[in-house]
Amino acid sequence: MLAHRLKQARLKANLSQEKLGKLAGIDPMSASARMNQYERGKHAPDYQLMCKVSEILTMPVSWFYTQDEDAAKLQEIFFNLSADNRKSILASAETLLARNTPVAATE
Amino acid sequence: MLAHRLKQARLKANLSQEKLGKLAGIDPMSASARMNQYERGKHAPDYQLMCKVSEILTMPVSWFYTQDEDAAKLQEIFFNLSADNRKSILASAETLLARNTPVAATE
DNA sequence: GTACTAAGAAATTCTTAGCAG
DNA sequence: CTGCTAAGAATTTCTTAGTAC
Repeated sequence: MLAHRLKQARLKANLSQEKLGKLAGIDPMSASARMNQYERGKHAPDYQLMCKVSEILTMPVSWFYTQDEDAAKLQEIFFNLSADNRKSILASAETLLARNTPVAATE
Repeated sequence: MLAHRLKQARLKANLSQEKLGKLAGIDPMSASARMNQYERGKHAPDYQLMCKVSEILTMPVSWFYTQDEDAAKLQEIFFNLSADNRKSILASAETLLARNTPVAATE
C-alpha cells in the first residue's frame, strides 16, 4: 500500500489516525500506533484492513495501491459515477484501445 | 492481493508459478512454494514483490488489488493506451462526473 | 487531542523437504 | 515439469508504554 495515499484520503475525510483506525475495527488501544505506522510506511496493513479503510474513506481499495497519478484519478472518478456513466466510459475506452497503436496496421 | 487475478494474469502470460517467481527475483529454491501460496491465497505477498510481478505480467499493479470487474477492465485498458488516449478518457470521465447525480441541482 | 516511536510479544510469511499428477 | 503442502525457521507486524506538541 502507498502510505501517501492513505494520508491524503484520511485528511480529506477529516479524521485523525486513531479515529480512522477505530472505525476500521482496530483495537482502540493500538489504533493510533498502527495507523501511524501504516501512514509513515513503517509497516504494511493487510488487504482486509485496507478494504475496511477504503469503505470508510469512500475510495476504491485499489486506489491505495495505484502508482500512476492519472490512473488513480480515473479510478476515483469511475468509483463515483453512476452505472450508466460507467458503462459509457468503459465503452469509450474499449473503442480507443481497438484503434490504439496498431502495431503495424493501417492495412 | 486477490489470488484469482494473479492466476489469471500468469496463465495469460503462459508462465508456471515457479518461473514467474524466479523472474520476480525470488530465491529459485522457494519460488515454486511461495508463488503457489500466493495464488492459492494461503499467504499474502508484499507490495514490492507485486510491483515486480506486475511488470513481468505487463499489468498495472493496482489491477491485482481491484475488486470490481469493470474497474479492473478499465485499468487494464488505460494501462495499454497511448498518452493522448489516456488524456482523452480522463477528460471524458471528468466531464461525466461533473454532470453525474447532481445531488439536488438542475437549478 | 494528535502525531509519533522503541522494543518486546505475537502473528505472519518463508524455506525446506517433500508428494501427486 | 507443474501444482501443491506441512511444519519449523525466519521475518514481519502488533501491542504496550510512552514522548512531544
